[in-house]
Amino acid sequence: MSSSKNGNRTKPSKSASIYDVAREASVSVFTVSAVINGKEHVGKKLRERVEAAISKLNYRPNLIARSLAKQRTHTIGMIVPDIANPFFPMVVRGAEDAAQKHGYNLLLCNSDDSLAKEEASVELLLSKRVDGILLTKAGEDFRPSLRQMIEEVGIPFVLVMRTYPRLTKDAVITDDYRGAYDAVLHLARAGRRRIGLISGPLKVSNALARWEGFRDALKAEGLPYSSALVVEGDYRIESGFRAGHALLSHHPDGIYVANHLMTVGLLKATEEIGLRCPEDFGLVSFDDYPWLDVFYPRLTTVELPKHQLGSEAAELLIRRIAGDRSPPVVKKLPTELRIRDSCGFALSILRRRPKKETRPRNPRSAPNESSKGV
Amino acid sequence: MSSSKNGNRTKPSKSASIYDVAREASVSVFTVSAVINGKEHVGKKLRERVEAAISKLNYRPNLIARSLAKQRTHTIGMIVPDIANPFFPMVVRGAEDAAQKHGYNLLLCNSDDSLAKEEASVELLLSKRVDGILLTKAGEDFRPSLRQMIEEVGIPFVLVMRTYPRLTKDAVITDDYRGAYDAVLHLARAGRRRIGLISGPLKVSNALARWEGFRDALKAEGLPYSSALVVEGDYRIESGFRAGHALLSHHPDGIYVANHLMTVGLLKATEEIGLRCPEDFGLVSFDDYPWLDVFYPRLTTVELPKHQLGSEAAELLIRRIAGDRSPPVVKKLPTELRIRDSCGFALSILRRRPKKETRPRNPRSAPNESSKGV
DNA sequence: TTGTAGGCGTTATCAA
DNA sequence: TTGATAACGCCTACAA
Repeated sequence: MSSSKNGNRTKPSKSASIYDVAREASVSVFTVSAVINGKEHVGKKLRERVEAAISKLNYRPNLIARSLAKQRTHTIGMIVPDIANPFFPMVVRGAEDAAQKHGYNLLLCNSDDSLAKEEASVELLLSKRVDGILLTKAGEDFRPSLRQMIEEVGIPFVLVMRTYPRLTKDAVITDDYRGAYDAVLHLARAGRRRIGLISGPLKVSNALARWEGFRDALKAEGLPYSSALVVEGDYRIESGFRAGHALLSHHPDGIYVANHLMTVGLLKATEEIGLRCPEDFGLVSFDDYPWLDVFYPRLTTVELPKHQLGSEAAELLIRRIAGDRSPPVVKKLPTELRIRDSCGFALSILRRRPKKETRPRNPRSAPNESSKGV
Repeated sequence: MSSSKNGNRTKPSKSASIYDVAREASVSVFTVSAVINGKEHVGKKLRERVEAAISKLNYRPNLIARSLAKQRTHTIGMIVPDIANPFFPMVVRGAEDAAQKHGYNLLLCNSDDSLAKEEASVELLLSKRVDGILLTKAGEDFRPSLRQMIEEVGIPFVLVMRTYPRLTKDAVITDDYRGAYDAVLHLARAGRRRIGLISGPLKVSNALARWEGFRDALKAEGLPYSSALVVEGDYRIESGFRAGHALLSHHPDGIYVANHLMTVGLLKATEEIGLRCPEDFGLVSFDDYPWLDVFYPRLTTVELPKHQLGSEAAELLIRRIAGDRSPPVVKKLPTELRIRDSCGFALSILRRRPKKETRPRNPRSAPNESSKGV
């Protein structure tokens, strides 16, 4: 009954339970439990007997049962619009790293920016009794139904990237206003006068902030704001493409795009039209990626600290789970302007004293470290 | 005791259980359970009473308890080397879509290609009693310890992207041999004679297959295989950079790179050296991304069906979970050569009859649909 | 220091 | 059609 690896059944039908271990070691379940959880007050002899039994039976604690008993799953739910949007993987990675560090796991959901899907996901996560939720809110509004769910359940939520007016909740976001301001300022300093904006959906907090930064930077530089030069997209490639066509018919000489995917769409549009960057228009985009500095046009971008975004959000969430009851905080992470060539800054200098080649060789040296293998 | 939303406690300390509902509706828990699970044999009156009680108490079934009782969590674990590697998000998305469709959730882990982390993750997932695991195996070997764990636990595993010799397990992979073969053939047809390879770690199945495809395509085209022109990397940017320098000292006129990240590294190296693509060397790379056709050099790539990879793997896994006991299958998904400009194919034609401009305007029209907003 | 018994929220078995 | 009641595997007062 105990010689072969799995008793006498061919299939290891049931994995050993704490009772099996207790029986094997001739102790009570209490002792086994104490050993498993590293309590100190267990006699050496018993401890050894238990450990022997554990490894003999190949015992593995059932965390589901533990969760039920302790009312804690050590799992956190994370809802993002779409993990395939290159912006999110690093955010998720940051969250996973932090979670991992504290013994938590990540249950990942995609909302596709749909309120219905999002609500279904939250509902499911709550039913699965996750200890907390990391949420990049979908869509444009915060339905009362969701709001109420969040209010009523006891578990903490931390908003990621997007906040909502009149919602006093923990959130970790980026300094979008400042990022956009810097971007547009740079464009202006590069000599661009008719600066256009391809914006995200203005009902989303970060899109609004980026728009405000755009507006204020224009004002600061004494440039006119023309609504014809502002086109609203939805952060996807296709919308950047359409917005590009709409915008370019008004002949901007500088464009600030509120995220990377729309920049890709814009470039498809400019290619169709036959416009070159930065010769025909300056471009600054949001979101930076390690591969952007080996491709042309060399995009000048505003980098958002994606990994940190995820990890800080997770850390905060875990603190809340641990019982931190201090008032809600909104943590705003700094952005960083990464100047390359697409803004035409170098170009603008060359125009004043034309000396060197048009497209300067980039003397950047060591490659960034990045992600791991396929 | 029942008028205000949450009884009389300020904190909704305990969410309602099935017992509370039963009491509220004056029925037994059995009846409540039956209603929740949509059983038919419940009288209309009772059913209505139960439903009323459920919505009144804001009852939400505890899936942890259900999992414990049913020995099924409806959760599947997914282990990838690194979600921040742009290859994986779409694979994960595919898996999540399929999982979602069947009522499963995804518990995501990153192994960083470390055997230790991987084993820890598997261990944890097993303890959390996931119903199955989707595994992109880390590192280069399959330790006996892991092998044994997989063998002994009852739950199904499906390997993703990488298989292992002498391991008869379900797997969903891509036709790497064919993809590499096509890539190199194309390079040869474009007139390249000294074709180099930047390979993944040859102990990983897909890297080996890609190497074999490379070798055989050279042979088929009557080109010599020179080990000086084969450099092994680890699928990361940095290794592509180093491999690039090593390779370029031998002056290849064509290079096939086994994944995108290493291509990025290679391009950093060529930039340092001052080599241009495709003028100075032809390039074909693995992995395609929607943004690759708006940047220069326009990479000719071998696209791998990432989403399908994930969804098919998940579907297979779920079939196994449902009890499918048929023999293990290895599903090999077709790849697709996407010809752009980096191979210098157009260039090679131009060389024969020099007529049009060097860098042809790309007449591609509608942009691909892609990921969703930030 | 160790053991016993009850509870966590469901499902499932067997009577009624 | 319903209702008690026993699993499910673990934790944890409370007792010994």
